[in-house]
Amino acid sequence: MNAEYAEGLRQNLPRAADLRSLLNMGAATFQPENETKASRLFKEAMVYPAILSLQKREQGTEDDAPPFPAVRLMPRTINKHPEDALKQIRSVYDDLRAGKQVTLDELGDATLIEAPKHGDYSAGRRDFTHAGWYVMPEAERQVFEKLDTVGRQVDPEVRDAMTSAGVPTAAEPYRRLKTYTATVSGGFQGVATGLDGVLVLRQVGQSADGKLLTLIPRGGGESVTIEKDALRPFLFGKDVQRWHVDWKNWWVVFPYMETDTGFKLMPTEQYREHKVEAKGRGKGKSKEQAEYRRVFAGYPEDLPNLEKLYPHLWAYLTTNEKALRGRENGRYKIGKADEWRWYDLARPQGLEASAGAKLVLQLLSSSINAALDTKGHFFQAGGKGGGAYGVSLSKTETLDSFACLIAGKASDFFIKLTGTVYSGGYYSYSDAHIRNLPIPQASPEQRKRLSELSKALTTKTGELRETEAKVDGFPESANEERRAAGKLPDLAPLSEVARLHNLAQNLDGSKLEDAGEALVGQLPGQATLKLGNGAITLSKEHAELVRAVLDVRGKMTLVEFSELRVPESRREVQGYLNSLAQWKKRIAELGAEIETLEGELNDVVYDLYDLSAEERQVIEDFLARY
DNA sequence: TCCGCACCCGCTATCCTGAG
DNA sequence: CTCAGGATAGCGGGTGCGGA
Repeated sequence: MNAEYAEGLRQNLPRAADLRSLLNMGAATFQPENETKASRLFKEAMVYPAILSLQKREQGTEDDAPPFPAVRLMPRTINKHPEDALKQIRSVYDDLRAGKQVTLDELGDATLIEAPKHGDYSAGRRDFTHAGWYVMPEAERQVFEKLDTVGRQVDPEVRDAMTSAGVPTAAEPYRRLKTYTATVSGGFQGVATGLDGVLVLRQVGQSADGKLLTLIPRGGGESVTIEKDALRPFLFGKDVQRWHVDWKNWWVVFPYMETDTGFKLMPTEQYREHKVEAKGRGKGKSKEQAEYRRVFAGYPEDLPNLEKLYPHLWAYLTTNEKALRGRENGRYKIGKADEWRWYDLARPQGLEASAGAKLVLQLLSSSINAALDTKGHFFQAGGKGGGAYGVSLSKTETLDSFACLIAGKASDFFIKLTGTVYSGGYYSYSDAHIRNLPIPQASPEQRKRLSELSKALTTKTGELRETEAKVDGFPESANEERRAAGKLPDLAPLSEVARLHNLAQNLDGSKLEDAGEALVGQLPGQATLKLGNGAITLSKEHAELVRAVLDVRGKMTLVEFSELRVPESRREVQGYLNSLAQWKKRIAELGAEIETLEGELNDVVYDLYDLSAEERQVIEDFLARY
């Protein structure tokens, strides 16, 4: 139980009732032998399923609540009928109450929790915290405590800085992530447009000078032209990978001007002098007495209007004016208070933080996917499917070392113990779950090493993704490479260099086999490949290429397959196959290098928390299961 | 006013199944 | 082997509301 909104429930339940048992089902699903698909116990409940058994407390009962059994299921598919699993859990409850040793094997972990005494949490303080009720075995508890102890310390450096700057300290600067961020909390949400179909677009081309982009709106329709300066690159959650931002040419409309005090909405001719009723002082007065303020007051007089600076964007916006004014239940319709900002993003949040150097995290993921972003990508967050979150630091020079701290296994352990798991074993890496990450003190040497590691991991992962894309795009990627070098050989569609007999409409590469014996009509130096009931006859070199393509792609349609453009010359084909082999070799090398770097990263971070070899093993074992 | 949380709705790619 | 149609998982879109 760790959702923010359940805090009151957690506070009051132990006062009103004795806790009998707690089953944290997490994201476990059930698939008995005779079922073809896994299902959740509560089909409609995507999140937070837990079964809490309580007994109403008699009036006047003393503080003598007994300890109670708690079970934590792994976020996995359990090969049992839910009833059988529950039966097993009930027997484990009995064993725990009887003080026996228990094991749940593939179901998860079981533990006996000391019950809180009602009125205060003195008896169960370890388990019943402000942030949540945490169910964990003793070994994990000790490691967790060690990490959390760091977060309960105050950072004297930050406190001194705050005092000398005269900042009123509402809260002590504990060594937690939120202390070191430039935003109010730990992570920050990105913008919400209110209408992605219009305000988010995919680039399909650009002008010669690169100042105008050709784009297709996310909602579909004809392509449009918009000034590049009036757009910002846009990410979706799945584009944020570990150490890599895989931006897919998406842009978001950005009608803002940068000023000393941050980004401001650009004015338009129509609303430049527009006035709205001032809130606060004028409230409750009659229409005549009400006070008004100019919405674009304080803007420099020589600041051009939006339509003048970005005529292409303006044309696009006015085409969609009706839809844009209708966003958020007509909040921008003429006559409403917000009518003057109908072309604004519905939630222009965190603009400065998004534009600057930051970390981006995939919001919903089975382990931490964090990447450094210095290119000012904007992103969206929210919804159960994911999105991205940003972390912007007060000291941007520490971004590299924070990236390692956040991406390390120690953080994942902390987040998974205190956070929320969704169906499919996806954990939430939203602000609520990362802002309290303990941030240990690091020496300048350690910080330098972490910084080097994050830079190396970013570079290597970038190269890995690039090389993987080449392999996935073979043979077009090889064509592309040779075209760039000015050495493009003569190409022909595969249907011309090979004879295709009786192939199915959809090809399954995994079913490819050698025909073995030469077929009737086959020439010397040729090979025949069998695929289902069909066959492909071609040169031995081209056969190798076909084998490689089908191996990489797995499944493809007959049309795609026969239209693949490949070199006519056998010697060139051999060159293509050599390129592919080199790329694959490089992928293996990079994978190994990244693994080594990740290992070192974890070691440095474990050192910062002063964890012993056994304690590190506890974390590794936990992460292998959860 | 800005920021953050949580919720509910909906689209679509993919899997699965069974008939033709 | 093909293909239509249903089911499901995956992924967002959009927004009410409350606190700082």
